[in-house]
Amino acid sequence: MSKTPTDNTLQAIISHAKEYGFVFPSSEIYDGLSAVYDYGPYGSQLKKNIRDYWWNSMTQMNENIVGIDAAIFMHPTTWKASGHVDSFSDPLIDNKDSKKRYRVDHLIEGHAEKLIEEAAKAGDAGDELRKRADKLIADMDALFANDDFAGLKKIIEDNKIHCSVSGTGNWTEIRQFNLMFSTELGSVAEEASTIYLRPETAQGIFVNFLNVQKTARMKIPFGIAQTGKAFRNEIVARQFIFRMREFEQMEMQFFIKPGTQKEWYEYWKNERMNWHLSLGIPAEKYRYHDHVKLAHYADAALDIEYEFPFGFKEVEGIHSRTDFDLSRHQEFSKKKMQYFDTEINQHYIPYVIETSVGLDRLFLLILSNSYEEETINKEDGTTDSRVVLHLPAKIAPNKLAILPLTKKDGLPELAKELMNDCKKSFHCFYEEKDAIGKRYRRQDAIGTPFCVTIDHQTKEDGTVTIRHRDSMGQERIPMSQVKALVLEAINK
RNA sequence: GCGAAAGUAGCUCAUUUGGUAGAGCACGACCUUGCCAAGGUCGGGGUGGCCGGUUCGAGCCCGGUCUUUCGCUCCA
Repeated sequence: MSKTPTDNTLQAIISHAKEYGFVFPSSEIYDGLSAVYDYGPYGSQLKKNIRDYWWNSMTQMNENIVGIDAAIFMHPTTWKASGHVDSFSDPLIDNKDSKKRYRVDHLIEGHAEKLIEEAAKAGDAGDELRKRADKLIADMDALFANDDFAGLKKIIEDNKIHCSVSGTGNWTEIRQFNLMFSTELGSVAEEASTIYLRPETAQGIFVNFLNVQKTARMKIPFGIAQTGKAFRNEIVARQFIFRMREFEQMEMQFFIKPGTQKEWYEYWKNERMNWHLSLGIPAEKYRYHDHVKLAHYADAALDIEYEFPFGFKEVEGIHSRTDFDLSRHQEFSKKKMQYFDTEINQHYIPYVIETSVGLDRLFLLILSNSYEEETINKEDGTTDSRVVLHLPAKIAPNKLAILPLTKKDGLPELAKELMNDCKKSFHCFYEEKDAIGKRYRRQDAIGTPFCVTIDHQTKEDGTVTIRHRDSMGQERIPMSQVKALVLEAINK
């Protein structure tokens, strides 16, 4: 079986990420752990730079957005209020013949809808069918409330609900997949002490809404930003670091006056896309995907999708969450989650627009977009190749490589002088081993935007050669101007 | 979770019917060199993913298992 080009691209990126210290399989000496990955020296730095760029674009560039860092552990009631305990654990059933998997509630509801359709055709005689459909739904809800899986399976069998693909009623047992990881707080494993690893970071923002609003003296509209780990026990976690069980989110919840959600939804939709484009990613690699079927908390939702080597996939979600979360926390905690608006002299529970990016997905996006196996036509007519990461200068792990042409004649001393000056301002890399061309290629492979070569002429007139990663072009500039040139490129 | 393919050195891969593993690149030392993956010498690195079976003998055959990729499914 031949591989498609896209297979090769993702494979090449995975190999490159491992070989150059960006991403390793977790616990690799023990054969790895499914869908868990570790970030290496350059990977962790790149990830941090992406996170910092996002954080600054939120909290530094907007006077009305502040940050928090909430704990991963939260009071168990948080997840009852958010709806995660109920809707994050869907019982599933498989058809043994077609191998298709269904959510049990979808399967039974689908059958009920079919009964109602038949009832409509049958006219007056359809009353019986309508009653059956209603009873079916009522029975299902009752069984769900008691977690009675055996009873649910009996419903499926009694009603002769069949798989739409195989047409058979040959079902497996119903199984529950709880997508939240749980553990015990305290040394005694009692029911009451069960807590969850957060499946999203957003709730840490909602429960702190009043703390933040009061202490930072925020006035609506304002936002709270947070980055941090979240955990989901995905049934299927795949495609490298795209879907992991432990992942990092960068979320900003923007609190607004009820009734203004449409305009703020549009505002953040554009704002966030512009942010992505500011990383130099071509616009045609992005698209919006509007949600038709909305989550329980949203009145509008869309994904920003990027064309990965394996197709268009979600990178960021923008949700109009209404006052669902704050209302639910008010209900469950019995604490008022209201804001007093001095402009209209009224209390209200704010509405929320959420922007939520997967940091690991963004990392993969940037790696995919930057990775190039380039063929170079040399002056003598022969061709050469290089692997280069066209990382934006502002997020590249190394900003500048300082390379003395030889390791003698006092060139290393001059190079280290420059190194000591520049490393206070940004990440530099120093190397005197191997031929200069080889050192250039190594820096290309990890995406270093600039290389500076110290040669014999430097000793005479204080100039150096600066080499640009993408064009491979070189120019001669005074050594004293190197730092300013790199800083300008980073801050652009 | 189902189906398909794969797993040999850090990376990319050889080893064609079973006979105790090689190359290129990478890595370390030294010599020569000095502006786009230079040359030479020497060296380190693999219980062939793991476990078991068949066999006098298994990287190769068989079973199981783990991991990865692809398709389906799932992704509030």
